[in-house]
Amino acid sequence: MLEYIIIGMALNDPLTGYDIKKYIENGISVFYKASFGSLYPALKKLTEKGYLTMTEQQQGNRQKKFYQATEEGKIIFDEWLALPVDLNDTTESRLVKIYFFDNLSSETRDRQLREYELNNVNYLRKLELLEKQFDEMPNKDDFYFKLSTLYYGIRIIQENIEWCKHLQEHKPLKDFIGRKI
Amino acid sequence: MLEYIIIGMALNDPLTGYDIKKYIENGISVFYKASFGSLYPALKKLTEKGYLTMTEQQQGNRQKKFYQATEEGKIIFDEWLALPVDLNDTTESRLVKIYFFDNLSSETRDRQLREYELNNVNYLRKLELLEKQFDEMPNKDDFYFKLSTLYYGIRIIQENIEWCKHLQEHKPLKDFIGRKI
DNA sequence: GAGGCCATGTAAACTGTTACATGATTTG
DNA sequence: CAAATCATGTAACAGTTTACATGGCCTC
Repeated sequence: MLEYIIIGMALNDPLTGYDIKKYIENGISVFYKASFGSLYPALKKLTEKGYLTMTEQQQGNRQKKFYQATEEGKIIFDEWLALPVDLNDTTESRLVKIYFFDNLSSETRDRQLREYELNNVNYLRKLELLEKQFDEMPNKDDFYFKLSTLYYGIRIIQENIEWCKHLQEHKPLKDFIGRKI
Repeated sequence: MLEYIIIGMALNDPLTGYDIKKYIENGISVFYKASFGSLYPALKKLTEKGYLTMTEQQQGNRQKKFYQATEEGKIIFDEWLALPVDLNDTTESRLVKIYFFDNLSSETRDRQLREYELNNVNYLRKLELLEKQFDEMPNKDDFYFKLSTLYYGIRIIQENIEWCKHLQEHKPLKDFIGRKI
């Protein structure tokens, strides 16, 4: 995950590891946190693999390393981006991919969103089936909180579907929040 | 995380590793997946630490190992359960903890839910501030999808708050879903 | 000149996955 | 009797965090 995030951040301008950390913090810190301990080794690895170029630059008494995505880096980034958003991944890693959807062609993006919506609809059906099973049980109150996580899940999947529709129609984002009754 | 889940599952009846896997699948597979490769070593480790007891039993030609939480195991499980639900954790691991909330005393549970709600409210304020900043920028359409993740986040936090209120009032779970306009 | 930010990195530990390996029991 | 499920485990690898270590630059 982190490797793709790094390439995605260094797609255009050459950036230092420290810059990339900043970009991650300002852009996706809500759902993804990167530590230097994982960032710097990843930069080294990606450069060795040929997905990033590194150019050193002296600034005063300080040696900085600037990284930028190579053509190959862009290719594997695009491949990753075009891979379906997997409902088995955590909410957070799914959001990471959608964060980069501006980079996608509108055709691929629409395909992705349609597929994600469909997967959510199918998953919702599965959860609703589960709900029906539990609903028939007696002494439901003994596991009210256990059950509550299922209902939370259903609610979130419903939200996902609404969100997908919203994004496909390119509706104003403000309309997605604050529509409480 | 897995260690607490295991203890939480083996709180009452003695269970085999295989049983625990089943419990995890039937109860929390929606947001947590455990593999045997992590489960069995964890059982061994927890037994060594004294949080589980293991009793072997011959059944036909098969040697089964039954695990059950010790008093010490129950204590550290309760400690973990009483620790605040951390918004920095993934959605999924937060749900794991709430799944076990039936085990909590109603006082601790209410404290937990109140605190979680408050943290969500504060977090919502932070995100709304962020939203305001981005809203003032020109060419917002160039990062429509980047921004969409922020709006998704706000929406989910709003849902979290609704959910917390719902659970505190012990309202019927069915009322939490299907309240679309 | 002290404190905070800029900048790069390493080492140990932790947590987990995937694939492999083995064999018993049950059910169609 | 074959296939599915029950049952337990190991080994290699992957990805990450936390803590440590070092030093330059900037601003009050």
